[in-house]
Amino acid sequence: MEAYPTSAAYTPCQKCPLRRLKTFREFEAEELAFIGHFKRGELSIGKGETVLTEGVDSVHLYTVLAGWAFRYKLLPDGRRQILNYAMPGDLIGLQGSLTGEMQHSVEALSPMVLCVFERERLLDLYRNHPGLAFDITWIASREEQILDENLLSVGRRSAVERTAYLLSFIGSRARSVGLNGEVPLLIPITQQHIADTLGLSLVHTNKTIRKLADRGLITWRGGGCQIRDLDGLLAAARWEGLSETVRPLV
Amino acid sequence: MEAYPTSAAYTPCQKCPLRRLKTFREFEAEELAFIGHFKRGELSIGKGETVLTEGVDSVHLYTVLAGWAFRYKLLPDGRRQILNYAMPGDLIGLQGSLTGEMQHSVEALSPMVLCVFERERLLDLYRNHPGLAFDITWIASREEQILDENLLSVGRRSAVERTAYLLSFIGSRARSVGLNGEVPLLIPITQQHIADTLGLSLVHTNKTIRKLADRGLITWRGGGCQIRDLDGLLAAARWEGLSETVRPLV
DNA sequence: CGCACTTTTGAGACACGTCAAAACGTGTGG
DNA sequence: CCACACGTTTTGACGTGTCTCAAAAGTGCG
Repeated sequence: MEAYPTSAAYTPCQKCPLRRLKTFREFEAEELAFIGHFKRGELSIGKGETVLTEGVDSVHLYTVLAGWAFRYKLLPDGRRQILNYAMPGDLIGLQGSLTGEMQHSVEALSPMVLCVFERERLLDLYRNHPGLAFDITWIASREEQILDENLLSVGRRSAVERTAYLLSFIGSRARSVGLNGEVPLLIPITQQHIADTLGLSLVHTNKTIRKLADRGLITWRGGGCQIRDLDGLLAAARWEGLSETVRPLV
Repeated sequence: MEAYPTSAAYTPCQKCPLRRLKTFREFEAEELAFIGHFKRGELSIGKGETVLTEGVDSVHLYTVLAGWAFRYKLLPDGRRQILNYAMPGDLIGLQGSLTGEMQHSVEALSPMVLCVFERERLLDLYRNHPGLAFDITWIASREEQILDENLLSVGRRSAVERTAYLLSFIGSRARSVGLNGEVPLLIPITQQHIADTLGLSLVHTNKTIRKLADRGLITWRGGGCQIRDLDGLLAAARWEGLSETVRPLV
């Protein structure tokens, strides 16, 4: 089991290890101070636990400090659609903070540590730090772009293309936040998660994954997936890959 | 042909007919003045014309004053995925204003009139009007919610459910912005648009639409679709319908 | 009045779904 | 340290929803 920070070891924003990554833009001291003030604490949760629940009016929003999660929606009869994944540096629960009650749920894929923010203070942020407010909008807009691409995938790509797209997408994102501890990185998801992300059945997902594995693009092993040939996956997905943009970390 | 405002008849924000709708929140005089200042002009374009193009770095963003449009992405081989529709009161091109170049294209479904804003001034808005800045984020977040639901549809609903969902969704939105000129409202799309929104083939879309029409839920006539039984559609979609929230109009 | 775009229909193919059961892994408790 | 139990992955057989191809019938516009 990988060692995750615990809530005992509180991480001050100024010393947040994520900020050292080159994907994240430099923040001014004043901005950092404000965010430090905005942060109410840390929350550790276990694999499989629920972070946010659809229909509930959440008072908090979170930034992932460590671990993986996924956002999803359910149909009344239980069919599940996974909308996106969250990993270190990602903001969770913004929708609820704006609109009121959550329109989706979030569940941990691994043990996680979350920075906790209070919805109430979001207004302060908008009033006193236009730059950060702009960042929040930027983040919402990025999520939208991701969803656009997902929709394109599920709507118009074949099963092989979809799967290649999803795995290369997640792999690229993970790489950008330095999740290279084990090389190659192990993505902690089951084939059922992939099926529910791509709108496929579990059985067909399994057969599709096998094709990719036979081509040497990935390896599936207990507890998740490893990417062996990112360029091969990108080609199989007909996708040009993630653009390298510097982004904000709130 | 319906009468659309022309660019000759410039609409001052204070007298914008859309603001009279109860869906939109009341704006303060000062906010209205700022938006009036933010607005650079109006643009009229014809049916089938392109508003924004993927890959291009647009200097403007727009609010729809009249007419319909759709957002879409293309795969290299031409497969198209429609992501969402835009109608009066909707903001277009925010993504490009934040991230840089557009990640999707927008095309008019009917003649349109657009309010034109300059990207540059968006920063002023964030600096001087936190309330409006919050509104912009709110709008981005709403778009995200719509995409979530679309993804759920395309990924997990059957062809009949998907189609019922899409039509009831568009119909509800249109109703909320008072598009009742012709009762019942004519939604100006082709079956190809529906197919490309739902990830279905044209032929199968046609057969699915026929089923809904045979059940008396909708009527298809030259130039678009009319909704005859919204509740019936909602039930067929297994969808609880659009929540009635007051929203901002920028 | 004719061209171009839509909608409709039919037939046949296949990608993907469902059902069912076996094989595999892994953490737990005895 | 073994053995059971549960979650996950794999396999096979078979059904079907949706796709593709192709062509006809409408519809609207210049």
